[in-house]
Amino acid sequence: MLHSDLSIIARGSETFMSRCLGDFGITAAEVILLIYLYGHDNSRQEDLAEYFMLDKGTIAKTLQKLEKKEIIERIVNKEDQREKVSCLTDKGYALQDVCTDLVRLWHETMFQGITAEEGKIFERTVHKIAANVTENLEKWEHVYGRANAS
Amino acid sequence: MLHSDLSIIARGSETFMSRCLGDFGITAAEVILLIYLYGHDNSRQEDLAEYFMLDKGTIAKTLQKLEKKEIIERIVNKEDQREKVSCLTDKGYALQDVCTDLVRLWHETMFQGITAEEGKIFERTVHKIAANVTENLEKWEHVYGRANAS
DNA sequence: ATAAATTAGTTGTAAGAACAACGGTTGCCA
DNA sequence: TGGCAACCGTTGTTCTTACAACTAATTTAT
Repeated sequence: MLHSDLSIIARGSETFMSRCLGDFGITAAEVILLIYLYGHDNSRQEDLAEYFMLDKGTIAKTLQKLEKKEIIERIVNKEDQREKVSCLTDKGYALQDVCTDLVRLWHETMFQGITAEEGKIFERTVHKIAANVTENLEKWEHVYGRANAS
Repeated sequence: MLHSDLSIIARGSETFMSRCLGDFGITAAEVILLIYLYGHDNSRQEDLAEYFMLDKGTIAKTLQKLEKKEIIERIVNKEDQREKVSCLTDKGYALQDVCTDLVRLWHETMFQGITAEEGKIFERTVHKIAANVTENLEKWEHVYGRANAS
């Protein structure tokens, strides 16, 4: 069944990260943001939330944990004091090799016995579907709002 | 990025179900088990856990909630008193049309602008990847066990 | 220029899930 | 037959997340 397969893959990724990271003092949710920051240092929380389609509260809490562990710093933007940007510390950069290695290992795990061609098509389709889901999220919000108003 | 796309789809499905089901008194996690039971009434909890690759404790708690709502009954197997099978009640069957409709709607949402051919290939690849993940879960457990033992 | 609306981030609450320790059954086997 | 291992389900804890209500800062409109 499609739903359970997708769910198994998504949860499997979390379990994989969680088990492999046990010794490094960071969790699965944290490492996902961390890896993004390696390519997009100084991101705003709102932008992180939009990229991952995660609730902004969820982003806030995960970044707080990374800050407490001194893996990132969060700095208020002087030009717009509503904003905070997250910056990697030396301790954060020290984890980069471990994190990218884990991502590589996870991809190898997923794509065992799958041709490069098949993988390419898969990634493209996944991206299209994620876009469909993202667009429609707003429609469900409207449904939800109406149900609440009545 | 592949990881975030898969995560967006999986979480999107949960959000979709949750928002649409608000009025029916059942939650996203519950409806997934419910739909499976329509095709596999009288399932053992262990079998549900294996099918969905969910922790048996998670299955136990979700079934308890469905039982409390009188959507299923859980009956101890007289031949093996360790086992409980979950059976749909009339109230459970009354929700079948709503549930299957929601699944259809979700599939339509995901596959907008995606050809039948592309969808078939996608589902096949997702299934292969889920199988890869499932197989490798055991390996990570061993890694985990060794790390703990040392 | 001030009031209203929008935007960014925070926090409390609740659902979903993994993990680990536990208790009762059953099966095995010595 | 008696003990031990394997199996099935339960429960407490923790992590991840969505949602909603909130504060503070900025922008827009009158």
